[in-house]
Amino acid sequence: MPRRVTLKEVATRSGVSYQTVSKVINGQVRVAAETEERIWQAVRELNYRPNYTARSLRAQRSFTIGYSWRPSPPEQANPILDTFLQSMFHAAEQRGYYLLCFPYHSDTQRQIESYRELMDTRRVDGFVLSGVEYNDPRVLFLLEQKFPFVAFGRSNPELRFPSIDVDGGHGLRLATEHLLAQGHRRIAALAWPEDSRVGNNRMEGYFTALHAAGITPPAEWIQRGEGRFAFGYQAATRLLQLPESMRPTAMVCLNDYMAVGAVKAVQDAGLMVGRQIAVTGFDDTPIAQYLTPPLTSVRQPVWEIGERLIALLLNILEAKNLATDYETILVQPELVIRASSQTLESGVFARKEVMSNP
Amino acid sequence: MPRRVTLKEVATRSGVSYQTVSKVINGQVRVAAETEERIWQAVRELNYRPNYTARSLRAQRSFTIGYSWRPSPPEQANPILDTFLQSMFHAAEQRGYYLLCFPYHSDTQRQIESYRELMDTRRVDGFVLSGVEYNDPRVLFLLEQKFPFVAFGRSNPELRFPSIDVDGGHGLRLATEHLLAQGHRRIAALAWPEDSRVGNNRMEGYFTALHAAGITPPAEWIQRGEGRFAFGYQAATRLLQLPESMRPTAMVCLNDYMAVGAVKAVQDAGLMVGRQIAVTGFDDTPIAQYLTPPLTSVRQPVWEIGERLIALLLNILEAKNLATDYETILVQPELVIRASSQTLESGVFARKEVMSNP
DNA sequence: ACTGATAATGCGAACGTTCGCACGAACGTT
DNA sequence: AACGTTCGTGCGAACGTTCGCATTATCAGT
Repeated sequence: MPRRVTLKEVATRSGVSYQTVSKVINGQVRVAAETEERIWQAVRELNYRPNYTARSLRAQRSFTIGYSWRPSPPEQANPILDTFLQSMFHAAEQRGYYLLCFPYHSDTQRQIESYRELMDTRRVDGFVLSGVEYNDPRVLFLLEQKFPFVAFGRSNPELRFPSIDVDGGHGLRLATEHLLAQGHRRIAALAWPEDSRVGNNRMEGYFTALHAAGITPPAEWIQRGEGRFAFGYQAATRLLQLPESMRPTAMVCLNDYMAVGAVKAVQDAGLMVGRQIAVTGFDDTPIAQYLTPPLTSVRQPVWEIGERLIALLLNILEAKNLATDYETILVQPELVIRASSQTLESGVFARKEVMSNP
Repeated sequence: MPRRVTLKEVATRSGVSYQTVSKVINGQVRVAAETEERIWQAVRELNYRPNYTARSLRAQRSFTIGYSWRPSPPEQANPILDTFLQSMFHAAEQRGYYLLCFPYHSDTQRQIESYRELMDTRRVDGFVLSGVEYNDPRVLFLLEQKFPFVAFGRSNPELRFPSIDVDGGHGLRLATEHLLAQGHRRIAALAWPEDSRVGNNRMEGYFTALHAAGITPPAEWIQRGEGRFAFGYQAATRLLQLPESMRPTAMVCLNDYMAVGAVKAVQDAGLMVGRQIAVTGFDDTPIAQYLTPPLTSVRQPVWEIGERLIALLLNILEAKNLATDYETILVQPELVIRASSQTLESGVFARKEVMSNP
């Protein structure tokens, strides 16, 4: 363990008081050019860096941001985690901050306790939340405590806090419109339960697009369940058993896992995905492009979201932007079109393109 | 932002000096039962928690561990990241520590600078490294600086430091032996370049297993390249074009992405994976089980590794276990057998099982 | 009744910064 | 020549802990 260098040592070596060294380093005072040079030289020679702990004790700030997230089950990896984290780390580091990551606890009491601990011990200056739901206990707690935070995702409309969210409705609308353009008319949806805020936002785009095309989807087309492979498989199987007249020729799915399950079900039923039945996903899971056929999916601008969340939080912490109205900032996803959503009629099959957001 | 509660306020309220409160809270002194009760009551009423920054300034420790990792490219997610991080967060929190995560910089100078910054400002007490390679600059730097760290992965044999690694050789040996047991004799390998330490460890198992079966693989069977879908596809295509007499009937791959590429190439060549050609992967990427056919793969005990790394580092930091010999701790992976590695001869096709490590 | 141990609590200092104010010297102004 | 200004630097205090030692009160033993 290397020896620690303090202000006092730099001061001794350059022959001034340690307070003067501090001021020179922070550019808070003008001293004789010669003195300044001596100080900087001592700093260089000793390789001095201000002790972060002492600095934050004095400043009453930790220059640290807390972040915790719900882990994905092992058989269903979070496709955006790595990018999201790195984008935040970069944005934070550029402004002298770091992220303190802490474990997720499924028990609500225990979870709030984690946040409280980090707040009360002054270990972090603010939090980033993700996966926000209706009446999210973390949101309610932090609002009540008036502790700074930003969120990836919205909650109840009446809860006002700084947040950024993907316009999931727009994403699903792009997917649905794309299928309509391919000639599909009977388009089903594999969705989450109605208590899912994210799910409801996304479904709006489905309804909007169908409505604009003069189509009213019957209840049977809306399959709701857990967003996993198994549910996708079951739901698609049910859809394929509907009577000919209302059997869908396309399915939009609220995430890629359901889509992969649906693809499998279609194939097991002896049909060809992309020819007889079109399927779209959501998230653009990395491996989705390597499936057979490659999966059409909606991609979120994850890096941008991470960067902007951090910028938003730091602006609040540094009070450059204190009491603005906290509207949710919506960012637009893009549709990545691959073979799973082509049809015989369309002619294109192996073509691959990206339909950008407006 | 809630008001901060300090020792002094607790002291005022319970009528003793603040130093006494500190000692009582830390159990360092015995006081009259009645006084103690008054103090604890004040602590409860004010919801006092010791300021972490002040505590670490005094203790000259940050109770924080630094971790940074090389991000996976967006089209190729890291399958174990989420679990690995959560396992470390949990293990650390239980002992009063947290992880400070910082960005990865591909430029070596810049990267070392990140580590140096966190060390010299005393923001962290130690580091966790992952993805360690031969002559890893981080390892060399931290060893030279004598700064505490533990690593997931080995480096050069002569560099001694506390580390845990998966016995990748054992994993590949399990895969190869499994294929041999299915009746395969011509088994190719999709590997990384020879400067990959992890790759070389894994390949040892391949050679060991083949050698034990009296087989000497010709050079053509060993395909080396980047561990990605595209390379897997190309390499498998080349292998299938070998003359009949030496054309492999099975391929072990050093990761799942290459395996998925190989599967695709085999299918595009009009052959059936699991019937005419067997393929195995490595990492047990979540979506691997949903592929057609589901992929046989080698699974690492990620949670255990994360927990043990943190325990190892904290023991070193708390000097319970200072100067032991730093042997690399090897943990055993397991082979998850699915349909991609069955053959016609074997009869079993849809069976799914886990072959545990010894 | 005096000594010496033990128990209960207080006090000062220190960890390494940053910040506000004070102080002396040099200088120009009246 | 006396007086304000400006410049360059030093000093003391504070952030909230913990730690060692000092101090007082309590009590048993001679």
